[in-house]
Amino acid sequence: MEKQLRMTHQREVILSELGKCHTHPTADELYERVKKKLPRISLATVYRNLEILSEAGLIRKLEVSGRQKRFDWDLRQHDHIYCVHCHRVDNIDLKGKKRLSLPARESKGYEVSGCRIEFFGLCPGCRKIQQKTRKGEEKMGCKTCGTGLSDKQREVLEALAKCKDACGSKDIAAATSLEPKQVSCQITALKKKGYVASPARCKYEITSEGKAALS
Amino acid sequence: MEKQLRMTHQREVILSELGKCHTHPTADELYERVKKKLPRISLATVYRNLEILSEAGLIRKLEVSGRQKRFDWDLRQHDHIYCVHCHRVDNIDLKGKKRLSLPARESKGYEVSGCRIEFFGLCPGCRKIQQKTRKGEEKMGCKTCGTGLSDKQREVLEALAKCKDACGSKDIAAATSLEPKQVSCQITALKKKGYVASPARCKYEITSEGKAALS
DNA sequence: CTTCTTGCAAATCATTTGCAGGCTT
DNA sequence: AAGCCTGCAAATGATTTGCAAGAAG
Repeated sequence: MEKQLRMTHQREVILSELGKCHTHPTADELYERVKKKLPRISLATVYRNLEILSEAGLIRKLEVSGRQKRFDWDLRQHDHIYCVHCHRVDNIDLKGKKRLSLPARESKGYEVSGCRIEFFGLCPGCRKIQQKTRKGEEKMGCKTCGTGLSDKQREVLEALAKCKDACGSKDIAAATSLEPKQVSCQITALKKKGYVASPARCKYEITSEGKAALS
Repeated sequence: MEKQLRMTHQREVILSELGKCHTHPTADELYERVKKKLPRISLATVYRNLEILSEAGLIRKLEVSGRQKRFDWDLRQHDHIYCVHCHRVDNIDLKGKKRLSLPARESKGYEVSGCRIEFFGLCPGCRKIQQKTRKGEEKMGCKTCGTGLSDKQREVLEALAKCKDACGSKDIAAATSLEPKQVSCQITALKKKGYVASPARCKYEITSEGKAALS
């Protein structure tokens, strides 16, 4: 039933190269390294062996952000930090903190077998690059996510703040530089954020949160 | 500079269908739902709009386990639980617990912008299935991962325990039912676990951890 | 001579892109 | 007309698979 694994030369080299990497390489990063020792090896062999070795428990296949899977020689339970710019992955040690656990009543009926924790942000290298390119530009930060406001959203919201009663998108368009059609997308975003309410079909008014967001 | 978004019919339907889902659908799950309302829509349009809407901050693209990306109408910060069997994703509320933070000195030079927490395990549906298929079978549990021992590993380790001095894989093979080549793979696994040491090339001996693991 | 592996090529899966035509200002 | 959007088909990137041949027991 259980399949007999052979420690072939290819397998040994893949394993030892992975052991030397502290970078959680993707399959083809590892392939490039292994190819230097075994020029005739094929990418498929690398994929196949990474799969087999991780199933045998000799290495670990990581579920991390990004499109490619990554592999880790270190079997111990540990966490990662991911660079959203260059996709590099480093280890993170949460020494002091105790790991989260999930009591059964909060687990939605799941049988929980573990927890992945992944921080993300910009790695040291990418921070430097960003600092250069941002020089002189306005500070980034997402204008549409979370509680922030884009310029157009702010314009719409300000127009609404001036209305006594709920008004339609045409009224808003008239009070701003925007077309009615263009307004509707902004309204949708503002409604999601809770800054705008719709007391009646096609009628909109600013909420108290909306007023707070303007100031 | 900033592109003008229009709230087209397709876009509205995609958004509203996503709002009705509490299942964090993949692009093509959503495509299947949307197609019922707009039979002529194409998968590319769904992908394009999910990308655009998430960039505009109206929805959220999730980085979760599994090969396909998933999308979430709920913009609030929250965590997920992932079924390793059917790939379903549910929300998890970590109410009591305060979220982890990462002090700069532990962040490996990264500029940290956030943290993803993902529990994983078996969802209620898959638990039932597993219980059925496991009935009568031996308890699962990974034999090669972590600190556990497979039958072959145990056999090798027991053979080593009986040796006074370090011995080669041929000696081990002779003392067990295994061939020398087959032994080498088990040795590699045992070395990784710290149960076996190699005081000289091709010579192996059991460690104190190895002895502990046998009992 | 059976079992496990390999390299190569072709297939697959999720996602993205080019393009010609469409709809709205 | 200008700008954004669509459907379709073809391209892409990551990974997997079929297969004939090779190596090992």
